[in-house]
Amino acid sequence: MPELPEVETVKRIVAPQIIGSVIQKAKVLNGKIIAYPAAEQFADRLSGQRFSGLDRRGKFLIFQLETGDRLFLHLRMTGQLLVTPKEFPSEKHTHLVLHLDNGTQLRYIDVRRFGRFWYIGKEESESITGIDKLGLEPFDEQLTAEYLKSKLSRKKKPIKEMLHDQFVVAGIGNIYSDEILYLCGIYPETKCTDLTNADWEKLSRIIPQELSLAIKENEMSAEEYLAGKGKKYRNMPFLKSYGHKGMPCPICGSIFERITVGGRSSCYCPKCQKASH
DNA sequence: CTAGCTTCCTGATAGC
DNA sequence: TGCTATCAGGAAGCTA
Repeated sequence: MPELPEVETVKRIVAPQIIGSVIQKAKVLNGKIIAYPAAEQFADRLSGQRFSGLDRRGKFLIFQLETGDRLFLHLRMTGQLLVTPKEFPSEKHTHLVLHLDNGTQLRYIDVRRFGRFWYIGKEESESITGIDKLGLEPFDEQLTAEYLKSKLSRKKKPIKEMLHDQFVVAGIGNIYSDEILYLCGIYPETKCTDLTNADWEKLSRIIPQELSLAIKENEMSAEEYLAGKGKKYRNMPFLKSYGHKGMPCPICGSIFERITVGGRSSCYCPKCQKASH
């Protein structure tokens, strides 16, 4: 559920609250969410480290540590990251707590436990995380119609599915693929081989436009974020198509329909997003 | 190489 | 009211 804009929101809210502080103690409450190394070493290696930065790549968060080591996190479906006061009530499904020297705690909460942490030492390869295989950031100037065509135009799969391919463009999930295709007027099941030059052009323009709009719409203070317990960083009201089955299209008034594409539910406007070819 | 299926998990909701 | 079935969907792993 957190896709690129939501991960960016988490980054922007958490970064100023943790950068410069030292992890006094790392408590792994559920080793399942630690992908690398083993949970015990993970906690040992984190203890005493100072945060020097926080970056995002695709849907990954990358905590930079002063020693050059890095902590990678992928929230997957239901991961939440909170900076809380010491005494803040503990959420169910809290799996990792980092006690910081500024008196706060960095907590990881994840109902479905799909999220994963990796601790990668300075001399170790980040390929353990798979992050090195990611495609372009949506805001990369190399993301052009030509780039998308070169990667996708020979694929027979529906464009909706390919927008989820993190090795082409990193950061798009089911919510924003619906939004992007709606704004482009492209029917989600359209095979990549059937897309026109105009379609690729629109996609290359709308992808960065929609994701940066979403980042803007998601903007909130650290207080608001904590009050919503990190769950409400996804501000649904600005979405135009995702989850709008049975509701009228804001452009033409037709009723949004729902189909399944590649195992993912997809909402689309039957008039604005005609099966074009 | 790819297509298609399953797995991981819990909670919300739909249907009976 | 209370039960069971289905759905939510990111990404990897598996088979054919």
